[in-house]
Amino acid sequence: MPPAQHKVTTLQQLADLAGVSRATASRALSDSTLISDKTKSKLRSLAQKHNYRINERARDFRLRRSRVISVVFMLDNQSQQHMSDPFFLEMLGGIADSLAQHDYDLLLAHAPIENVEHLRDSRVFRHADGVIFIGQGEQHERLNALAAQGRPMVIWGSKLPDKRYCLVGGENEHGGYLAASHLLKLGRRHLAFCGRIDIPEVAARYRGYQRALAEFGLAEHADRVLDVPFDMRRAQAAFCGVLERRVRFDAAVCASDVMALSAIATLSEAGMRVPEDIAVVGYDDIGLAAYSRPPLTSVRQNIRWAGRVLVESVLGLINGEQVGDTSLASTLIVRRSCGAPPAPAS
Amino acid sequence: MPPAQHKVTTLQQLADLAGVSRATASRALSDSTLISDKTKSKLRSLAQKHNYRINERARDFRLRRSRVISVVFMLDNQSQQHMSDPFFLEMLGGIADSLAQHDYDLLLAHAPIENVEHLRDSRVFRHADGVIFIGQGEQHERLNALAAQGRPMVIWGSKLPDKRYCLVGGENEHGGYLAASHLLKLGRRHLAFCGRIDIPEVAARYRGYQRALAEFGLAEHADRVLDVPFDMRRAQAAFCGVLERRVRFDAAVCASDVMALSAIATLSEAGMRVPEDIAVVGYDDIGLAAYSRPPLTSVRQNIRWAGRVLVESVLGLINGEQVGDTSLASTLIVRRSCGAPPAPAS
DNA sequence: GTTGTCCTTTCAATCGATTGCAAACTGAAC
DNA sequence: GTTCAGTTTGCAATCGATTGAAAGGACAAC
Repeated sequence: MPPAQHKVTTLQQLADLAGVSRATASRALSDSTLISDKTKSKLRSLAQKHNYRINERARDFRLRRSRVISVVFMLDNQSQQHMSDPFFLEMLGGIADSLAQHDYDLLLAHAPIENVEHLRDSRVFRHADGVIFIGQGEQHERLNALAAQGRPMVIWGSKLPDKRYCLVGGENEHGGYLAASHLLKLGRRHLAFCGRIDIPEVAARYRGYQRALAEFGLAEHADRVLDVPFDMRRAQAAFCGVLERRVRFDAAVCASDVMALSAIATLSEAGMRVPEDIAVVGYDDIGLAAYSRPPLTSVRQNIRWAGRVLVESVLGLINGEQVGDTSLASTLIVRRSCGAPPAPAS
Repeated sequence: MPPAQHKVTTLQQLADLAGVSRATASRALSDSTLISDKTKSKLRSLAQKHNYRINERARDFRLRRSRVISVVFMLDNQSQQHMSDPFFLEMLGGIADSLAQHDYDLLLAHAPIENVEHLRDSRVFRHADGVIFIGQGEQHERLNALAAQGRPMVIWGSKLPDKRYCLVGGENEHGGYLAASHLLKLGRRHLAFCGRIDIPEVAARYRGYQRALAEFGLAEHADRVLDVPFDMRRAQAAFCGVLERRVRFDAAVCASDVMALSAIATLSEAGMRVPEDIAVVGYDDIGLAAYSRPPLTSVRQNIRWAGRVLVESVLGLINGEQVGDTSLASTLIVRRSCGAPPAPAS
């Protein structure tokens, strides 16, 4: 018997080949109990032989689903810039891997979001079964409103009092505390904080930072809080400003590694020694943190695991399950930028 | 008249509301010349009023397209690691922006690819109208085979003699030449090259590097070629190895900034001064390059523009146009890691 | 009143699957 | 040979749109 002259592309063709109806073919391939084993194996081997692959888009259309999850990065309006933060890429990779394991596709939404509500009717929602937001930005209320409409969505961020969406986040308060108290334990007394407090995650880190200061009986110092979004250039500008104003500080806690690296460069450029004059701690422990000069001390979050939890949460919501919030541990990775002793030779 | 009790979600409902057939409604909304202006405006205002949005997935299904482009990162088998290279994120951002402008979605395929041919029947192809590959990896022949099957696909990479796919790439040979000749002009004579020559783009950079050496009448030195994939850890190991073997070199051209930053850290750790003892040049000019200590000299490619060209090329192929290859300029950004004088105060 | 032309609208098939319900078949018991 | 229960398969509607071909309507010319 010659192989099929024309490629078998539809279920109907396969059914004709087997001498059964389309319905039977459909059920056989999806292993329905309605179909006898004999028929099932006949159809399966035919499918194999003719290299038939089901048209998933047609099936998804019929089943009114897409098997697509959108991932939205909440960039602040001005700087799309910080999209280049390696943190995002690690997060994206973790999410992509987990989605692939569940046979879902990842749709990347990267346009800067002025107003999340515009998303409601956008492709981001229409083409996807669920949405993962990375960061809350300053759109907490709007996220609440979106979630209220019942769309499956999960947010990576920090817990806010009146939130009504499903949240996955790091222990930001604890992380901030770890960073600051480490510096304090090393004898630093004039800490600065760099990050935009309007962003909930950063706010939480700042609260941890404050708690550490309080434990050491230190007052905070408005001068030493640098309101900077996640952006290298603006971190640089902020540190230049602080130096110009001759604000006294001997250590800095930064809300991201990218800002910390920028800070280290800026401070060195200005003649400061890091960590001798000014110690710096970052956040995220991106790959490059270990390879900066000096190696960057940082608060690590398990980003790949975070990606997995985000995915499983949103899929849970899609399946109508009750899904609670998740908090992922943060740990301090001590390297020399904060004045720690050099690591033992590796 | 009360607003519609039930939300208008299908074209049929809208047509009923207007008292016309579904066909007329479809044509009216797509501005067909077959429909009178009166009918068009009636339907348009009704659609507006009831907030009807066409179901794009149904339309795409009917039209047998998806308006999705897959982006595949050609990671090498062992290290998914280097997915965290900021270069990728910038590329991804550029592609995402361009696709959004053309009303296409971006599907991210990130699983490591052992064999590109496995992709043929995978969701990467089935769910997308076209594919953009970032890097050729070591799969040139297989990419050729895929392209031969007539799928719209574009590769970011380097031109190979027998390639039959559509290619967009940087001037890698020229970039390698720029990097090496700059170091040579500064008086360095013992250059090393760090990168995996099996990767076509790196090979081209290496050819440029060789050409520069030749122009200065210098022989290449097998000892000083470090075969390292895009990976920080392995770059570190390679430089440690070279130092241990006491290979003499006073400058290094690296195939990526991430590797260069890793090299600088490793060399400093070993007591070398950068750039005094060993000058380093990177590739890509990632954001962090300017903020390393010392600031990293690098070869810049306009990644965002590259993203745009990739998108327009693949969309061109989808529309059946003839699409040629594109080459994007490379320029050297001189900073202090190669021993250049400090930049004027900014 | 016909006929013909032109402009507009509708009919119905189609894309490739899933699934409730009805129909057909099988085999055993009476 | 019926009848009935249980198993297997088929019919046809459905998801929400597009589009070629045919039909309908308006109007002018004869």
